[in-house]
Amino acid sequence: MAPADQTRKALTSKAISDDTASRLLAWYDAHHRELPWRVTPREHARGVRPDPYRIWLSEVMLQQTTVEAVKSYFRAFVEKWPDVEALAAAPTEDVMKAWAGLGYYSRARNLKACADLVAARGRFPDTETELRELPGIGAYTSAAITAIAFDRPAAVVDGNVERVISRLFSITTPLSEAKTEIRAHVERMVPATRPGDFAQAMMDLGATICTPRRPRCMLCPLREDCSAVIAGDPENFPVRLPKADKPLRRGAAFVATREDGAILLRKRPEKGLLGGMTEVPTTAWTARADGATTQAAAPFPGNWLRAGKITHIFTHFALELEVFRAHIKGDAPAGYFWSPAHDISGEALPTVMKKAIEAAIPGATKKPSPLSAKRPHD
DNA sequence: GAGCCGTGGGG
DNA sequence: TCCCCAAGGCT
Repeated sequence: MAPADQTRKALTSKAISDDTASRLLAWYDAHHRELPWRVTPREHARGVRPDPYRIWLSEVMLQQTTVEAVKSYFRAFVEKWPDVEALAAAPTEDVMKAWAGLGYYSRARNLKACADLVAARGRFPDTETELRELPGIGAYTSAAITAIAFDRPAAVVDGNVERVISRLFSITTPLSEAKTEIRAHVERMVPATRPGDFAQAMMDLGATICTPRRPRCMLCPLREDCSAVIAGDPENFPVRLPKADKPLRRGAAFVATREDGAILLRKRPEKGLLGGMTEVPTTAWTARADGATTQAAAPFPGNWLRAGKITHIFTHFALELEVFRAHIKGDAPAGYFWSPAHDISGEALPTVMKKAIEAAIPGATKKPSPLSAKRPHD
Protein backbone atom coordinates (compact mmCIF):
# COMPACT_ATOMS: atom_id res chain seq x y z
CA MET A 1 0.00 0.00 0.00
CA ALA A 2 1.35 3.40 -0.95
CA PRO A 3 2.19 5.83 1.88
CA ALA A 4 -0.54 8.20 0.71
CA ASP A 5 -3.11 5.44 0.85
CA GLN A 6 -1.95 4.44 4.28
CA THR A 7 -2.30 8.00 5.49
CA ARG A 8 -5.75 8.37 3.96
CA LYS A 9 -6.85 5.10 5.41
CA ALA A 10 -5.53 6.07 8.85
CA LEU A 11 -7.20 9.49 8.74
CA THR A 12 -10.49 8.04 7.59
CA SER A 13 -10.32 5.36 10.21
CA LYS A 14 -9.62 7.86 12.97
CA ALA A 15 -12.38 10.18 11.84
CA ILE A 16 -14.85 7.33 11.85
CA SER A 17 -13.72 6.28 15.29
CA ASP A 18 -14.03 9.74 16.81
CA ASP A 19 -17.47 10.16 15.33
CA THR A 20 -18.48 6.71 16.50
CA ALA A 21 -17.36 7.42 20.05
CA SER A 22 -19.17 10.76 20.05
CA ARG A 23 -22.45 9.23 18.95
CA LEU A 24 -22.07 6.43 21.44
CA LEU A 25 -21.52 8.92 24.28
CA ALA A 26 -24.56 10.95 23.21
CA TRP A 27 -26.63 7.78 23.31
CA TYR A 28 -25.17 6.91 26.72
CA ASP A 29 -26.15 10.31 28.13
CA ALA A 30 -29.70 9.84 26.89
CA HIS A 31 -30.05 6.32 28.22
CA HIS A 32 -28.28 6.38 31.55
CA ARG A 33 -28.85 3.24 33.58
CA GLU A 34 -29.04 3.59 37.35
CA LEU A 35 -26.92 0.91 38.96
CA PRO A 36 -25.96 0.65 42.63
CA TRP A 37 -22.26 1.17 41.91
CA ARG A 38 -22.72 3.95 39.38
CA VAL A 39 -22.60 7.71 39.98
CA THR A 40 -25.81 9.28 38.71
CA PRO A 41 -25.62 12.30 36.39
CA ARG A 42 -27.13 14.38 39.21
CA GLU A 43 -24.41 13.28 41.61
CA HIS A 44 -21.77 13.83 38.95
CA ALA A 45 -23.02 17.39 38.47
CA ARG A 46 -22.55 17.92 42.20
CA GLY A 47 -18.94 16.86 41.87
CA VAL A 48 -19.34 13.30 43.11
CA ARG A 49 -16.77 10.97 41.56
CA PRO A 50 -16.73 7.18 41.46
CA ASP A 51 -15.39 5.40 44.55
CA PRO A 52 -12.56 3.08 43.41
CA TYR A 53 -13.58 0.60 46.14
CA ARG A 54 -17.13 0.33 44.84
CA ILE A 55 -16.00 0.17 41.21
CA TRP A 56 -13.51 -2.58 42.04
CA LEU A 57 -16.05 -4.54 44.08
CA SER A 58 -18.71 -4.29 41.40
CA GLU A 59 -16.35 -5.23 38.59
CA VAL A 60 -15.15 -8.34 40.40
CA MET A 61 -18.75 -9.35 41.14
CA LEU A 62 -19.70 -8.71 37.52
CA GLN A 63 -17.05 -11.09 36.16
CA GLN A 64 -19.09 -13.61 34.18
CA THR A 65 -22.11 -12.67 36.26
CA THR A 66 -25.27 -10.80 35.28
CA VAL A 67 -26.09 -7.34 36.59
CA GLU A 68 -29.32 -8.57 38.14
CA ALA A 69 -27.54 -11.31 40.07
CA VAL A 70 -24.94 -8.87 41.37
CA LYS A 71 -27.18 -6.06 42.65
CA SER A 72 -28.30 -7.56 45.95
CA TYR A 73 -24.84 -8.93 46.73
CA PHE A 74 -23.25 -5.57 46.02
CA ARG A 75 -25.68 -3.76 48.33
CA ALA A 76 -25.11 -6.29 51.09
CA PHE A 77 -21.32 -6.03 50.76
CA VAL A 78 -21.12 -2.24 50.85
CA GLU A 79 -23.53 -2.10 53.76
CA LYS A 80 -21.49 -4.62 55.69
CA TRP A 81 -18.08 -3.40 54.51
CA PRO A 82 -18.35 0.27 53.39
CA ASP A 83 -14.70 0.64 52.39
CA VAL A 84 -11.63 -1.41 51.60
CA GLU A 85 -10.31 -1.07 55.15
CA ALA A 86 -13.48 -2.62 56.54
CA LEU A 87 -13.23 -5.49 54.10
CA ALA A 88 -9.58 -5.99 54.95
CA ALA A 89 -10.52 -6.22 58.63
CA ALA A 90 -13.13 -8.92 57.96
CA PRO A 91 -12.44 -12.64 58.41
CA THR A 92 -12.19 -14.48 55.08
CA GLU A 93 -14.87 -16.84 56.36
CA ASP A 94 -17.37 -13.99 56.60
CA VAL A 95 -16.56 -12.92 53.06
CA MET A 96 -17.13 -16.47 51.78
CA LYS A 97 -20.49 -16.59 53.56
CA ALA A 98 -21.54 -13.28 52.04
CA TRP A 99 -20.46 -14.51 48.59
CA ALA A 100 -22.32 -17.83 48.85
CA GLY A 101 -24.61 -18.32 45.86
CA LEU A 102 -22.82 -15.90 43.56
CA GLY A 103 -20.46 -18.51 42.11
CA TYR A 104 -16.80 -18.62 41.06
CA TYR A 105 -15.73 -18.66 44.69
CA SER A 106 -12.05 -18.00 44.03
CA ARG A 107 -13.22 -14.46 43.36
CA ALA A 108 -14.21 -14.09 47.01
CA ARG A 109 -10.86 -15.36 48.24
CA ASN A 110 -8.99 -13.08 45.82
CA LEU A 111 -11.25 -10.19 46.79
CA LYS A 112 -10.22 -10.51 50.41
CA ALA A 113 -6.53 -10.90 49.51
CA CYS A 114 -6.76 -7.84 47.27
CA ALA A 115 -8.45 -5.80 50.02
CA ASP A 116 -5.64 -6.70 52.41
CA LEU A 117 -3.00 -5.52 49.93
CA VAL A 118 -4.80 -2.29 49.07
CA ALA A 119 -5.56 -1.44 52.69
CA ALA A 120 -1.93 -2.01 53.64
CA ARG A 121 -0.85 0.09 50.67
CA GLY A 122 -3.22 2.88 51.65
CA ARG A 123 -5.17 3.31 48.42
CA PHE A 124 -6.05 1.68 45.13
CA PRO A 125 -3.44 1.94 42.38
CA ASP A 126 -4.63 4.17 39.54
CA THR A 127 -2.75 2.64 36.63
CA GLU A 128 -3.64 -0.42 34.60
CA THR A 129 -0.24 -2.01 35.14
CA GLU A 130 -0.33 -1.75 38.91
CA LEU A 131 -3.95 -2.85 39.17
CA ARG A 132 -3.20 -5.84 36.96
CA GLU A 133 -0.78 -7.17 39.58
CA LEU A 134 -3.47 -7.48 42.25
CA PRO A 135 -5.17 -10.85 42.86
CA GLY A 136 -8.41 -11.32 40.93
CA ILE A 137 -7.72 -8.32 38.69
CA GLY A 138 -6.94 -9.29 35.10
CA ALA A 139 -6.86 -7.55 31.75
CA TYR A 140 -10.52 -6.57 31.78
CA THR A 141 -10.90 -5.50 35.39
CA SER A 142 -7.69 -3.47 35.48
CA ALA A 143 -8.78 -1.56 32.38
CA ALA A 144 -12.32 -1.10 33.71
CA ILE A 145 -11.14 0.34 37.04
CA THR A 146 -8.62 2.59 35.29
CA ALA A 147 -11.28 3.97 32.96
CA ILE A 148 -14.35 4.08 35.21
CA ALA A 149 -12.87 4.93 38.61
CA PHE A 150 -10.07 7.22 37.43
CA ASP A 151 -11.38 8.31 34.02
CA ARG A 152 -8.11 7.46 32.33
CA PRO A 153 -7.97 6.02 28.80
CA ALA A 154 -7.94 2.21 28.78
CA ALA A 155 -9.15 -0.43 26.36
CA VAL A 156 -11.98 -2.09 28.25
CA VAL A 157 -12.82 -5.34 26.47
CA ASP A 158 -15.43 -7.65 27.90
CA GLY A 159 -17.92 -10.00 26.28
CA ASN A 160 -20.20 -7.10 25.36
CA VAL A 161 -17.42 -5.15 23.68
CA GLU A 162 -16.24 -8.23 21.82
CA ARG A 163 -19.73 -8.66 20.41
CA VAL A 164 -20.15 -4.99 19.47
CA ILE A 165 -16.76 -4.81 17.76
CA SER A 166 -17.11 -8.12 15.98
CA ARG A 167 -20.37 -6.88 14.47
CA LEU A 168 -19.13 -3.37 13.68
CA PHE A 169 -16.32 -4.87 11.61
CA SER A 170 -17.86 -8.24 10.65
CA ILE A 171 -14.94 -10.11 12.16
CA THR A 172 -15.09 -13.68 10.95
CA THR A 173 -12.13 -14.93 12.94
CA PRO A 174 -13.40 -17.11 15.82
CA LEU A 175 -13.49 -15.25 19.11
CA SER A 176 -10.66 -16.98 20.87
CA GLU A 177 -8.29 -15.92 18.09
CA ALA A 178 -9.83 -12.52 17.37
CA LYS A 179 -9.18 -10.98 20.77
CA THR A 180 -6.00 -9.18 19.68
CA GLU A 181 -7.74 -7.76 16.62
CA ILE A 182 -10.73 -6.64 18.69
CA ARG A 183 -8.51 -4.99 21.27
CA ALA A 184 -6.75 -3.04 18.53
CA HIS A 185 -10.08 -1.68 17.32
CA VAL A 186 -11.07 -0.63 20.83
CA GLU A 187 -7.73 1.05 21.52
CA ARG A 188 -8.22 3.08 18.37
CA MET A 189 -11.75 4.10 19.39
CA VAL A 190 -11.14 5.13 23.02
CA PRO A 191 -11.71 8.90 23.19
CA ALA A 192 -9.34 11.23 25.04
CA THR A 193 -12.26 12.73 26.93
CA ARG A 194 -14.68 10.65 29.02
CA PRO A 195 -12.90 7.32 28.50
CA GLY A 196 -14.76 5.94 31.53
CA ASP A 197 -18.17 6.79 30.12
CA PHE A 198 -17.09 5.40 26.76
CA ALA A 199 -16.26 2.06 28.36
CA GLN A 200 -19.57 1.92 30.19
CA ALA A 201 -21.42 3.02 27.07
CA MET A 202 -19.91 0.19 25.03
CA MET A 203 -20.95 -2.31 27.67
CA ASP A 204 -24.42 -0.81 28.06
CA LEU A 205 -24.85 -0.95 24.30
CA GLY A 206 -23.95 -4.62 24.29
CA ALA A 207 -26.24 -5.33 27.22
CA THR A 208 -29.32 -3.51 25.97
CA ILE A 209 -29.08 -3.02 22.18
CA CYS A 210 -26.34 -5.16 20.66
CA THR A 211 -27.58 -8.29 22.44
CA PRO A 212 -26.44 -11.81 21.59
CA ARG A 213 -29.77 -12.70 20.02
CA ARG A 214 -32.25 -10.43 18.24
CA PRO A 215 -30.19 -7.26 18.56
CA ARG A 216 -32.25 -4.07 18.44
CA CYS A 217 -30.33 -2.60 15.54
CA MET A 218 -33.05 -0.08 14.69
CA LEU A 219 -32.34 1.60 18.05
CA CYS A 220 -28.56 1.45 17.76
CA PRO A 221 -26.62 4.72 17.61
CA LEU A 222 -23.91 2.93 15.61
CA ARG A 223 -26.11 1.23 13.01
CA GLU A 224 -24.79 3.36 10.17
CA ASP A 225 -21.24 2.28 10.98
CA CYS A 226 -22.02 -1.36 11.47
CA SER A 227 -20.72 -3.72 8.83
CA ALA A 228 -22.91 -6.56 10.06
CA VAL A 229 -26.06 -4.43 9.98
CA ILE A 230 -25.25 -3.31 6.45
CA ALA A 231 -24.76 -6.96 5.47
CA GLY A 232 -27.95 -7.89 7.29
CA ASP A 233 -26.50 -10.63 9.50
CA PRO A 234 -25.55 -9.17 12.92
CA GLU A 235 -26.68 -12.34 14.67
CA ASN A 236 -23.90 -14.25 12.92
CA PHE A 237 -21.37 -12.44 15.09
CA PRO A 238 -19.29 -13.01 17.05
CA VAL A 239 -18.09 -16.26 15.48
CA ARG A 240 -17.39 -18.86 18.14
CA LEU A 241 -15.71 -22.23 18.09
CA PRO A 242 -17.98 -25.21 18.81
CA LYS A 243 -18.03 -26.08 22.49
CA ALA A 244 -17.23 -29.45 23.99
CA ASP A 245 -20.19 -31.40 25.27
CA LYS A 246 -20.82 -31.60 29.01
CA PRO A 247 -20.18 -34.91 30.79
CA LEU A 248 -22.43 -36.25 33.55
CA ARG A 249 -21.07 -37.11 36.98
CA ARG A 250 -22.92 -38.90 39.73
CA GLY A 251 -22.60 -39.16 43.47
CA ALA A 252 -24.48 -39.24 46.75
CA ALA A 253 -24.96 -36.58 49.41
CA PHE A 254 -25.70 -37.31 53.05
CA VAL A 255 -27.73 -34.91 55.15
CA ALA A 256 -27.26 -35.84 58.80
CA THR A 257 -29.45 -34.11 61.37
CA ARG A 258 -29.35 -33.87 65.13
CA GLU A 259 -32.48 -33.98 67.32
CA ASP A 260 -32.56 -30.17 67.52
CA GLY A 261 -32.43 -29.76 63.74
CA ALA A 262 -28.73 -28.99 63.40
CA ILE A 263 -27.12 -30.25 60.19
CA LEU A 264 -23.70 -31.88 59.89
CA LEU A 265 -21.37 -29.94 57.60
CA ARG A 266 -17.74 -29.80 56.62
CA LYS A 267 -15.45 -27.41 54.75
CA ARG A 268 -14.17 -28.15 51.25
CA PRO A 269 -10.47 -27.79 50.38
CA GLU A 270 -9.40 -24.20 49.66
CA LYS A 271 -8.58 -24.85 46.02
CA GLY A 272 -10.56 -26.35 43.19
CA LEU A 273 -14.30 -26.68 42.66
CA LEU A 274 -16.29 -24.75 45.30
CA GLY A 275 -12.96 -24.12 47.02
CA GLY A 276 -13.20 -23.06 50.65
CA MET A 277 -16.97 -23.40 50.72
CA THR A 278 -19.10 -25.48 53.07
CA GLU A 279 -20.82 -28.74 52.09
CA VAL A 280 -22.74 -31.71 53.35
CA PRO A 281 -20.70 -34.93 53.14
CA THR A 282 -20.79 -36.52 49.69
CA THR A 283 -19.20 -39.41 47.90
CA ALA A 284 -16.75 -38.73 45.11
CA TRP A 285 -18.46 -37.48 41.94
CA THR A 286 -17.70 -40.10 39.32
CA ALA A 287 -18.44 -40.41 35.64
CA ARG A 288 -19.74 -43.96 36.13
CA ALA A 289 -22.89 -45.13 37.85
CA ASP A 290 -21.01 -47.91 39.62
CA GLY A 291 -22.94 -48.27 42.83
CA ALA A 292 -21.19 -45.45 44.65
CA THR A 293 -24.53 -43.70 44.84
CA THR A 294 -25.94 -46.15 47.31
CA GLN A 295 -26.10 -45.64 51.05
CA ALA A 296 -23.36 -48.22 51.44
CA ALA A 297 -21.08 -45.35 50.42
CA ALA A 298 -22.08 -43.22 53.42
CA PRO A 299 -19.04 -41.66 55.10
CA PHE A 300 -20.25 -42.82 58.52
CA PRO A 301 -22.85 -45.28 59.80
CA GLY A 302 -26.48 -44.32 60.10
CA ASN A 303 -29.99 -45.30 59.14
CA TRP A 304 -29.75 -43.59 55.78
CA LEU A 305 -33.01 -43.15 53.90
CA ARG A 306 -33.29 -41.98 50.32
CA ALA A 307 -34.68 -38.43 50.35
CA GLY A 308 -34.55 -37.53 46.68
CA LYS A 309 -32.30 -36.73 43.76
CA ILE A 310 -31.00 -33.38 42.57
CA THR A 311 -29.33 -32.22 39.38
CA HIS A 312 -26.96 -29.31 39.17
CA ILE A 313 -25.21 -27.93 36.10
CA PHE A 314 -21.67 -26.63 36.54
CA THR A 315 -19.66 -24.88 33.86
CA HIS A 316 -18.01 -28.02 32.53
CA PHE A 317 -20.09 -30.93 33.84
CA ALA A 318 -23.54 -31.89 35.05
CA LEU A 319 -23.99 -33.47 38.47
CA GLU A 320 -26.63 -35.85 39.76
CA LEU A 321 -26.67 -36.36 43.49
CA GLU A 322 -28.75 -38.99 45.25
CA VAL A 323 -29.62 -37.44 48.60
CA PHE A 324 -29.86 -39.50 51.80
CA ARG A 325 -30.98 -38.42 55.25
CA ALA A 326 -30.39 -39.84 58.72
CA HIS A 327 -30.55 -38.77 62.35
CA ILE A 328 -27.20 -38.89 64.10
CA LYS A 329 -26.58 -38.86 67.83
CA GLY A 330 -23.57 -37.53 69.64
CA ASP A 331 -20.70 -35.27 68.75
CA ALA A 332 -19.74 -34.39 65.21
CA PRO A 333 -17.28 -36.86 63.66
CA ALA A 334 -13.74 -35.61 63.10
CA GLY A 335 -13.61 -33.02 60.34
CA TYR A 336 -17.30 -32.13 60.62
CA PHE A 337 -19.30 -29.59 62.59
CA TRP A 338 -22.94 -29.20 63.58
CA SER A 339 -24.58 -26.10 62.14
CA PRO A 340 -27.64 -25.08 64.20
CA ALA A 341 -30.87 -24.84 62.23
CA HIS A 342 -31.01 -21.06 62.50
CA ASP A 343 -27.45 -20.72 61.15
CA ILE A 344 -27.90 -22.79 57.99
CA SER A 345 -28.98 -19.88 55.79
CA GLY A 346 -25.88 -17.94 56.79
CA GLU A 347 -23.37 -20.69 56.08
CA ALA A 348 -21.03 -20.54 53.07
CA LEU A 349 -23.18 -23.06 51.19
CA PRO A 350 -22.96 -23.14 47.39
CA THR A 351 -26.26 -23.48 45.58
CA VAL A 352 -25.73 -27.16 44.81
CA MET A 353 -25.39 -27.87 48.53
CA LYS A 354 -28.48 -25.87 49.39
CA LYS A 355 -30.33 -27.96 46.81
CA ALA A 356 -29.15 -31.17 48.46
CA ILE A 357 -30.20 -30.00 51.91
CA GLU A 358 -33.55 -28.82 50.61
CA ALA A 359 -34.15 -32.21 49.04
CA ALA A 360 -33.72 -33.81 52.47
CA ILE A 361 -35.26 -31.08 54.64
CA PRO A 362 -37.52 -28.68 52.74
CA GLY A 363 -37.14 -25.12 53.99
CA ALA A 364 -33.97 -25.81 55.95
CA THR A 365 -31.82 -23.33 54.02
CA LYS A 366 -34.42 -20.57 53.80
CA LYS A 367 -33.72 -17.42 55.66
CA PRO A 368 -35.43 -16.94 59.00
CA SER A 369 -38.51 -14.80 58.87
CA PRO A 370 -37.96 -11.14 59.78
CA LEU A 371 -40.19 -11.69 62.81
CA SER A 372 -37.95 -14.34 64.29
CA ALA A 373 -34.55 -12.92 63.50
CA LYS A 374 -32.82 -9.86 62.12
CA ARG A 375 -30.39 -10.48 59.28
CA PRO A 376 -28.01 -7.87 57.88
CA HIS A 377 -28.92 -8.69 54.29
CA ASP A 378 -31.33 -10.68 52.21
C1' DG B 1 -3.36 -21.77 25.81
C1' DA B 2 -6.80 -24.56 26.79
C1' DG B 3 -9.14 -26.31 30.76
C1' DC B 4 -11.03 -25.18 35.10
C1' DC B 5 -14.18 -22.48 37.79
C1' DG B 6 -21.00 -21.31 39.46
C1' DT B 7 -25.12 -19.68 38.81
C1' DG B 8 -29.42 -17.88 36.98
C1' DG B 9 -32.17 -15.97 33.34
C1' DG B 10 -33.75 -15.48 28.56
C1' DG B 11 -35.23 -17.17 24.14
C1' DT C 1 -36.36 -28.49 27.38
C1' DC C 2 -32.26 -27.10 26.14
C1' DC C 3 -28.86 -24.01 24.87
C1' DC C 4 -26.64 -19.68 25.31
C1' DC C 5 -23.94 -16.99 27.93
C1' DA C 6 -22.82 -12.93 31.57
C1' DA C 7 -18.92 -6.23 33.08
C1' DG C 8 -13.08 -13.05 33.33
C1' DG C 9 -9.04 -14.80 36.00
C1' DC C 10 -5.82 -18.29 36.93
C1' DT C 11 -2.78 -22.05 35.82
